[in-house]
Amino acid sequence: MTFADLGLSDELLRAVAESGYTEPTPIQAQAIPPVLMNRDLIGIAQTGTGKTASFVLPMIDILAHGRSRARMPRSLILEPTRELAAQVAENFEKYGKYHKLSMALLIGGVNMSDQVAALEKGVDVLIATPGRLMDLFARGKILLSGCSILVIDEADRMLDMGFIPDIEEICTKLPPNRQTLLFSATMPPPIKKLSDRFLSNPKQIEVARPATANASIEQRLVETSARGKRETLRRLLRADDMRTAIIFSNRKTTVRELTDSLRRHGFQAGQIHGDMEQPERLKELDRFKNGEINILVASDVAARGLDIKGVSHVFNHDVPWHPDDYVHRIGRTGRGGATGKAFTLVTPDDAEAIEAIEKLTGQTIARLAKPEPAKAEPVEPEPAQPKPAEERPRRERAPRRGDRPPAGRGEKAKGATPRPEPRREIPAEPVDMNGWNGPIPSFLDYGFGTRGNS
DNA sequence: AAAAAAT
Repeated sequence: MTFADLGLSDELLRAVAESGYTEPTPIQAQAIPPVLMNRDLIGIAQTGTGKTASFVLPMIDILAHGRSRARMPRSLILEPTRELAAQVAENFEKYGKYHKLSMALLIGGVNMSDQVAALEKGVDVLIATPGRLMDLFARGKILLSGCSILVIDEADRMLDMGFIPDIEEICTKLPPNRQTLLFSATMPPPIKKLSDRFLSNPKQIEVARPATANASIEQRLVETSARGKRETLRRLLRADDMRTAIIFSNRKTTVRELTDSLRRHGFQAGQIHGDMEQPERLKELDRFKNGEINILVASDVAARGLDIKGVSHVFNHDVPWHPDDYVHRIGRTGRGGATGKAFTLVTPDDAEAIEAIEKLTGQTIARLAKPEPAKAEPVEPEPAQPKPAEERPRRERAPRRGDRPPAGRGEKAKGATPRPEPRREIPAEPVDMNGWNGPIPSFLDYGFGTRGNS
């Protein structure tokens, strides 16, 4: 099976070949022919399966003929997050290099005037997040009556985010004889209802959920304490095979604090979360993609769909609230047949959440057990550091968002690792690594993060 | 419980 067998045009085949792809993925092989024949489609698949190209490629060929008119886009793609929308736009640019299709990216957080100007000129492909699309529609900047193709991507995520009413409203503004493609990793009842209402005689295709079936991701749970998390994480980050990592955390504040902490420890870390300005979000993502930084600390805004090559590791600083998110998060590694490692820091409080994850994926995740510490202090033995003249009182509780680090002090002053600390901006890394400072071959016999509530 | 998305 080659791309040429799917009925795509020569120009498109050339662009695909130049992108380095030779063989369609299962979803591409199944989806492209019916989409080219203008059929409605339900694709049960996640990103990482080549899903995006499965609609981008045939859309380019379908739209190759015909012309757009002002404010009347010829096709519309809905995405749940701004980054995903931007990523789809990149795909159109990559594969559409031999076509002269016009495109507009309508996302929030950026200036509207460029988007309005593009719409005025007329676009073939509109890629949007629902909020900004509705906004521009309400301002009379868009007419959807000429829109002959609609793609609803990541429908289940849209559902989670409360976008379904918006999607329904948008659907009613498109011509009824349009072609509709709906992609979703799962098919909960509201999504089924949506597709029954807005798709006609859809061809349904399904590909295996990559993360559950993906044997190329090596998963481990790492037992630690709430206080030991950062130190545990730093040790994992220093493994020999660690190249590029995304670290997920459940809270935006934690993302910020953790990024600062890692930077203080000399790591090249950036961050992405929903409280950042959009230009900053895209800039950080770029810095990560081009290798300026090799660690990206992220909220779940980056959990789904982001396709970044060569992410060797995913770390869950926190166990995600929802088990689905675990699958999505670890799916940022092991992409395109590469191998990846996914480490999840677990504390005793996480037992239930882990159980839910294991139930969902149907697999037990190996634990890196926390052995009984022979000696209470696993790392950075106290005598190694000259004792400061006066010692700060140790905090009893874990750090919270309200905590302010004393000026000029490192993260350790915040109470993450309560111990006497050396006076310097960037605290030294532990010298004694308990013999563990490399790849993680056996996952069996090391102990760390044992400080604290054990 | 969190995060995401329009301002």
